[in-house]
Amino acid sequence: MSDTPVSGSNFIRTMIAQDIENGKHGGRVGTRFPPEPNGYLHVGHTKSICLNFGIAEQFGGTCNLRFDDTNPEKESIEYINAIKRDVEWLGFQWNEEHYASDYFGQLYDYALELIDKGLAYVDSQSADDIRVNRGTLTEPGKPSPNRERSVEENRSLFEAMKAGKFADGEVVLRAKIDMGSPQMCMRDPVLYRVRHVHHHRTGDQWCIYPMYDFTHCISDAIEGITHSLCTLEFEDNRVLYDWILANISIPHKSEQTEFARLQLEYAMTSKRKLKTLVDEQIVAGWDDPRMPTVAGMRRKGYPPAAIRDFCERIGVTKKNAWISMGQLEFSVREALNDSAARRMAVLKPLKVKLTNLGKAIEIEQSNHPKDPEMGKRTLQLSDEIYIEQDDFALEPPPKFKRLIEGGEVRLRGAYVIRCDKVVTDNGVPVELECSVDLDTLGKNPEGRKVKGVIHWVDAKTGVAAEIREYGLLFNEANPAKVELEQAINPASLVIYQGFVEPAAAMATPETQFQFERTGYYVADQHDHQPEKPVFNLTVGLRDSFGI
RNA sequence: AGGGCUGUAGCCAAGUGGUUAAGGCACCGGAUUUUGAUUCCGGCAUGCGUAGGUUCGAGUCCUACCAGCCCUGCCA
Repeated sequence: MSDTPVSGSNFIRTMIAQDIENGKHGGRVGTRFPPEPNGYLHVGHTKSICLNFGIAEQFGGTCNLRFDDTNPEKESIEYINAIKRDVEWLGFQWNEEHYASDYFGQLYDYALELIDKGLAYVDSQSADDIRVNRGTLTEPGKPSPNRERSVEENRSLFEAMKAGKFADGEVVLRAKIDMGSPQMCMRDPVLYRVRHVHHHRTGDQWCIYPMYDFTHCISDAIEGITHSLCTLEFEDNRVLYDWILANISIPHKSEQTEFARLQLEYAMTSKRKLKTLVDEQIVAGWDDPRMPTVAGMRRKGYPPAAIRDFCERIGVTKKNAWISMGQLEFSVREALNDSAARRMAVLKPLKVKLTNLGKAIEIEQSNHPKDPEMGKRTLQLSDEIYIEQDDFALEPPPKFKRLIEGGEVRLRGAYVIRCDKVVTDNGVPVELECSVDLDTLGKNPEGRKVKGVIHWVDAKTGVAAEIREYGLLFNEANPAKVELEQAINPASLVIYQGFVEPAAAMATPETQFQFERTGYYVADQHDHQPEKPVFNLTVGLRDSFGI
């Protein structure tokens, strides 16, 4: 693995390459993506998904999908299904599908083993007392009065917990480690709590549920995970992860390595807050195109390849970094520039009469300027068309090279036209009369240069379309810093009633196009129909003029 | 008696004691263009949080300081 591509090099890949070279874990690599099914996947998760699946792929290993479903109060089957759909859509196939809840039996047995070794005890303190006695960051904790219970007593108490003899919160199982540890997670962490709730997979079989710290490391070890990759906030927990695996009789010892989570400007990567946006109907659902969820990005038209490319480009480090939205948009544009067929659409129509065209004509137009394999389609040009309001100006700004009164402009793929007359209503242009230079189809006019090229839609064959322009959902680069209501951009959705050419209208949902000179758009996953087209803005074209 | 981490350009990021500190995004020039897009060419750190030290040689090693993030859920 010495010829690892430089572009994808990061400290984790370097470490794994070394581990393989040293024959660690028998030279095998096993990773896992371990979401909790309590919400939809968001951009932040895509970094972890690409890392875990990418590493397995790169090193000839495997990557499991494992649902960390130890807190039934917040989890549901809806989220499980959504997560699976999103991972597959991103282009990854997991090796094995697991649920932490599948391990509840083994987890219980390992808890018993810790009890038998005198390394765990049942604590009958209240939650408040446990908190107070844990101490603070600068003061050590105080031992629980139940800390020295006998093995036998702990065993029967824990069995009673499992048997439902205790009410929620009445007792917990705690590891017996060190109440004076400077690391808070080592001050006798809770391993099991009592919750008389229905679990989406295990039903009413259990009324005790294991905590993350106890569950995660053991689940990793059971699955033979070699490299357990997680985000920085678990750095402190690593010492506990190692402690648990060292003190139970499990043969495999997984190793945890932490990396910085993705922080994307103008996005929100808190599942709890995203859920609030959905619950309070600030957005139309988890897959609202403004949501930084995988489902939202999909509906907005971001190709999975673009998201993977983005994750590759931003790198993996231990530094808390903020990535600009422009970085993601670059990857989206780059993917779509190659893959999206070109079409024409007018968002803010201005009617233009072509006074000397005569009979409608048909024009062949290639679907992509650089890729002939994408073929051509036929456009009709008749004596009435729509152009973009912004492509005509009564009083043009400097360097304006579109249409002005008495000026000329090229209709994309068609003729050069001259604006002869402007019909205005209260000073705003409502219709143009233009004459066509019939000697300019496929060639430049004689004796003069026409710089501007504008897009158009034929009024006779064009299809009225709803075009949704989704902007930033938040007006704060770090929306988590302020109250949710304050962070919301009230103008995050602008809807245009425009026209698209027939070859755009007839597309199936989720088809991506570049509407020339405007941006990349996608036929809406849910609402698009050929007779009632609905397109969502994916991302605008780079614009160095910026009107 | 606090502990765990992180600082390389506007934003990411490579760099593992040895030419002149990779690359990408953004930005700025210029060429091509029937998309003000794309593409192409060029520019963009005398300096690596700061200050000392070790060394023939330091972004890399040492010391001290500064700044930021995380940890006191029966959440993950």
